[in-house]
Amino acid sequence: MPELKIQHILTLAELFAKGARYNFIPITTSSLGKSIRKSQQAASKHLLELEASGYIERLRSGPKVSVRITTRGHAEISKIFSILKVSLETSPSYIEFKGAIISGMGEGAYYMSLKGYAKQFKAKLGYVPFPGTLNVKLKDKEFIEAKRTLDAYPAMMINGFSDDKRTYGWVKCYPARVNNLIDAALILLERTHHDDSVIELISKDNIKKSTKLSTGSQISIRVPIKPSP
Amino acid sequence: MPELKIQHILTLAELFAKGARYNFIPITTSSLGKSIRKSQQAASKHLLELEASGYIERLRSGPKVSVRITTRGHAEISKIFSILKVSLETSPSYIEFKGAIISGMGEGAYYMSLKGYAKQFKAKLGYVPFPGTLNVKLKDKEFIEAKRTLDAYPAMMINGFSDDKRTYGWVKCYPARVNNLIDAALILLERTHHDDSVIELISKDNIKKSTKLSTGSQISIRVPIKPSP
DNA sequence: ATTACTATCTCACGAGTAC
DNA sequence: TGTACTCGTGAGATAGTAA
Repeated sequence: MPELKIQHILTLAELFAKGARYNFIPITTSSLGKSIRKSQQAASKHLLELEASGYIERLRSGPKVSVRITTRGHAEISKIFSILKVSLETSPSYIEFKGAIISGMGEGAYYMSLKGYAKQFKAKLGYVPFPGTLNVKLKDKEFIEAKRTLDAYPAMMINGFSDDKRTYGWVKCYPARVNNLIDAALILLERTHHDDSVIELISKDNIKKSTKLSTGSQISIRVPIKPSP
Repeated sequence: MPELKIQHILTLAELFAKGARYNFIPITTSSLGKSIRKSQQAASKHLLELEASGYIERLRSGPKVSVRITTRGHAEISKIFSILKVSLETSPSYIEFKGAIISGMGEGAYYMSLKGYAKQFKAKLGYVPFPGTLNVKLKDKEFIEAKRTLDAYPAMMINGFSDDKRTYGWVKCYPARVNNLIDAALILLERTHHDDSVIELISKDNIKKSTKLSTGSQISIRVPIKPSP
């Protein structure tokens, strides 16, 4: 009982598409070859091998040949199909960051509680964040790369503003979950004093308190991603 | 822009299953090799080629290597997936017979209107069939083969019986549609005077009349099949 | 026109091994 | 441990051609 050869998948799928599951469908090796973008000879060989393995049956009526897929053939391609289905469907659709909490509640807290930001947070996030950002030092290179990737995804924009002293940059806001437990928002700032390896989080309440974590603790942050069509 | 090689499908699916769509996942070529039932070298080559084609990205952090699937990689495997999906889902699930109406309303009519049969038809089909069977001479070898295939599928059984003169065989009954228009039933008899190339149909009303067809007309009969799990 | 043989070529894979 | 090179083998594809 040989397994379905990987290169026969498209051939079998093509026969399926032509309706050959329950009925004998007339087909020539050259037309089949064109459909699978291979030569007539390759199509011929595919049919011979699929027949030898019991995945299809053929019937000659004089010059014409008809093909039908067997139950075994159906089972084999269904198997491949569900492997792909499971792979694609169970794939988590979030970007995850891992790192350690670092101190730095001071400065971020000041900016985030400015009226110009707070008003927008209330309007767009639905709450005024706890006055203070949670800063996380990313653990590995791949999380820094993930941050760049995230930057390319559409975000909720908090606009910059200015008072008579200075101007304040925009803030990109991504809904996130801390330790798969606490709802928060990962924020990317137009102007930050941190380097690439630090991310900042805001939340309704004090994250350190609600997670009972402190400076140095390892945490996970997940930002959900809508899978593209 | 090279197309995804067919033998890379399972490798890419495996990476997907490991969650490598949005996050860099640490992986070794030997473990990947085991997962795809190929050698470490083959896995290494797959990754190199997938990377060269822009379907995955790799990141080295010292000795460790992490892999992430790109949007392009996602698109490619989705393409393959939908080809299979469409092939499997649009596949019609009926066995079709084509042939010409032949005369022979006499004998079948007699048997089918016997009380022993008629009572069961009423109970199991919901109606007493028009007294007379429609006989169809199958056009090609594949339809005769299809008849054998149909015989292997479960059917509604009309039991045989006997009176004081003789015994009458069982009848297997398959719901069918004539010319995708009229509901009928294809019947397989334990004892028939026809050869393999003829099928018989019964219906509530006179099929010839309701289809406005006559002896010699080509017709199509479709018997729906439940796709196996 | 078909299908499928033989010969040839390419390339996928695995063994061995360098790093 | 890792990855990825070279090289040999054989499977898969095509060209040419027979039936």
